[in-house]
Amino acid sequence: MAIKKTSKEEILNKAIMLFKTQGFSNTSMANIADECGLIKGSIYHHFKNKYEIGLEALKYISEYFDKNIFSIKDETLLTKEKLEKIVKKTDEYFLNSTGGCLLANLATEVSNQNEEYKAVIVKYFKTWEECLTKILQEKYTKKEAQNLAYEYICTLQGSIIMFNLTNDKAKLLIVGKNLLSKV
Amino acid sequence: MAIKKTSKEEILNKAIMLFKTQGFSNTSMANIADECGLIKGSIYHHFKNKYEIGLEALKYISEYFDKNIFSIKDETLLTKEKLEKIVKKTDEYFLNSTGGCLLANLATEVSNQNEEYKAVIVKYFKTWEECLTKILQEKYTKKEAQNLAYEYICTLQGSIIMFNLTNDKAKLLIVGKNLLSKV
Amino acid sequence: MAIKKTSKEEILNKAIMLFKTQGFSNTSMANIADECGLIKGSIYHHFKNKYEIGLEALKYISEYFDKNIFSIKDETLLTKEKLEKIVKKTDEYFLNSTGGCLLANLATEVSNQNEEYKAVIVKYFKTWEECLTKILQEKYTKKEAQNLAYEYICTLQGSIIMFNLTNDKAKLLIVGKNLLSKV
Amino acid sequence: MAIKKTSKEEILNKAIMLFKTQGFSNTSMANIADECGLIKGSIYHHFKNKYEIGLEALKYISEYFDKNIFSIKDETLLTKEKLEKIVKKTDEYFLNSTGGCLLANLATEVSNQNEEYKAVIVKYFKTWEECLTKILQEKYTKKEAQNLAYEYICTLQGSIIMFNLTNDKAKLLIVGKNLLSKV
DNA sequence: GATGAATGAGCGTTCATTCAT
DNA sequence: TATGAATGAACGCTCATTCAT
Repeated sequence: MAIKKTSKEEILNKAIMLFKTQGFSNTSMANIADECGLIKGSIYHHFKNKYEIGLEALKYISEYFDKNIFSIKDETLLTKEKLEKIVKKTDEYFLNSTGGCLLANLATEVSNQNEEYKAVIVKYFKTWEECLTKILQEKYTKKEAQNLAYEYICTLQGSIIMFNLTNDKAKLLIVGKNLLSKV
Repeated sequence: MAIKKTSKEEILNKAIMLFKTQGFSNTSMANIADECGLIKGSIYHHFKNKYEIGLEALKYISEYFDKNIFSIKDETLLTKEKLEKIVKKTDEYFLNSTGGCLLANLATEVSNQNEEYKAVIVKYFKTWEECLTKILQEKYTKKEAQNLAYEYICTLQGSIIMFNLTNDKAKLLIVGKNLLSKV
Repeated sequence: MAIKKTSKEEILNKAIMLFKTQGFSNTSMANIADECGLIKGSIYHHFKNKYEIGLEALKYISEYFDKNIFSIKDETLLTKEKLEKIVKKTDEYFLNSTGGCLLANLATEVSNQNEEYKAVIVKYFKTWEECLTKILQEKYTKKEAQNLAYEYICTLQGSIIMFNLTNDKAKLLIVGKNLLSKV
Repeated sequence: MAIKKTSKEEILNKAIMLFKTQGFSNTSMANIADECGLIKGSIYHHFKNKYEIGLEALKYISEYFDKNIFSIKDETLLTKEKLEKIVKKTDEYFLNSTGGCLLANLATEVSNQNEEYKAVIVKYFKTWEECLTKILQEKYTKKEAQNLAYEYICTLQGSIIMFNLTNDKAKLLIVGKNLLSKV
């Protein structure tokens, strides 16, 4: 069981890497199979089709953020500590992830044409915003907290695009520092 | 059978629209031709290949910003007036442009694999930053001006992604208002 | 009149050169037009279609041999002198003609599928054989003369193929020398 | 729908037949596939591209001659016996091979533009010449042997072109008989 | 005559997907 | 599960050809 699950997860991780660096449409089943040391037909033992790989990739990342980052909001820590922890983990994730944020990428590449993808992406950003809002509400009004949260996410997403072009890590880290300076 | 004249710019605009809403790789020559009322082979009368359409699309938008928006920095207006004019024109552009910012989209979709595309995109964002920096320097130190300019662009780009998902115009406009509140 | 005729002949000569160096199927109307400094549509003012260019090319060369080489058989010269003149002109033609003998090339490339082309080619070789036979009959029996003529043509054609591969002029010239040594 | 196993050699043989009778450029992947009862995309399971089919076709024939004909030079037979055996097998090959000699055909059709093809073709003819030279040296000086070998190959190649036009088997066989009469 | 824009068919190639082994 | 052979559709692109200007 454990082995099989790892196998599927391995394919998913390779696919995610390719989707982020080459784009979703620009990544073929053969590309994914190559990366996994398989032939393309074999991928279909793990996933129904390419569409499903894309969907599971989005969910996989979304769940990663839920479990490892957004959940921090419920830990028993000081406001600043929670925010620091979240910012640190978020920065780590995007600094080590060539090709940017898959959910943002697919938001522009395919979500216009696909409601199921779009739903996962919209929920991901909403959950993110709610997570930060909840913490910031400890120091700000709800409205203020929402605005700060939303602004942070937007700025970070824009910065990720720039990071992808320039590879300037310091500039990416500023976004989190700015948020932390507000609590 | 009926022969009708199609201008190069016409094709380019249709292509840009498709690239933004469907992604570059996901848009076929047949898609572009359909949109223009041509068959796909006819496109090659105007462009050498798909790659060139992509490149000219990026340059076309980049030049639009150069001529119509970034040039405002050199007009003889008050600091605030220049910034207002720029913000207004920028907001107008992105509010009426389904699918977001093509240069940001291609930055993630294909620029990893293509230096010529990447160069145009990098230059576009750099020129944008320099434009805003020049104006903000009238009220801030160079360093401060650069930071404000860069932050604005990042936040706007992130907001464009969100706008594309939610269609909430008000939230997009906030980014410009925030910038204006600083002069 | 004279100018127009030259124009058509010019296209034909460029086409022949391309057919010989690139093959007939591998040469496009655009290739021919490029070589003539025209756009491809313009070729159709001179020739009905590509097929006709091929046919006229074959006829053009065939007529060149008729007028300039095969006609020598009827001149009032000694046997050896006639043969020397023919060999000299034949060698000159093929030494200065990259890509070999168009009629032989098309014999293998397209004549299996095209009776009209094939007819011109068959007639060309037959006329050539008859020309040499007529001269050689002055010294040999008809049967012997025919054999010598046929063998010379075959050997020369094979040598042209080799010349095209090795560019060794001396080896090409041997074929004619051998023939001349027999009278 | 029905899946049937097609061997690589099967495809190669069909391709060779088409290349010889229609020319290389004039033979499409769809032609080859049709002949094999496949659709054109399926060919790519066996060959990387059309270029590779051409190359492997040339090598396949070249190796056939190496193994079955040129190797006879090393058998322990009388000079005349070896030559007879070679001539017999060579004649058999070309009598039953519509469309002539693929290596000679591609020598004129594409080798001007392709060094890799050209190398295989040049080597084929060189090996052939060396094979005959080795045997003829048993009765002639090296120089004489080379000349006889080269002349035989050229004459045979020219005769193959003529055979393709006239289908006169007797005339093709004369070339070998002439060679044999010299030992 | 030449041009430029168009066409429909076909090119070589790759796509996602299927399925017997 | 993995493989290898296949499929039909689509890809980007080029073909020979037409025709209004």
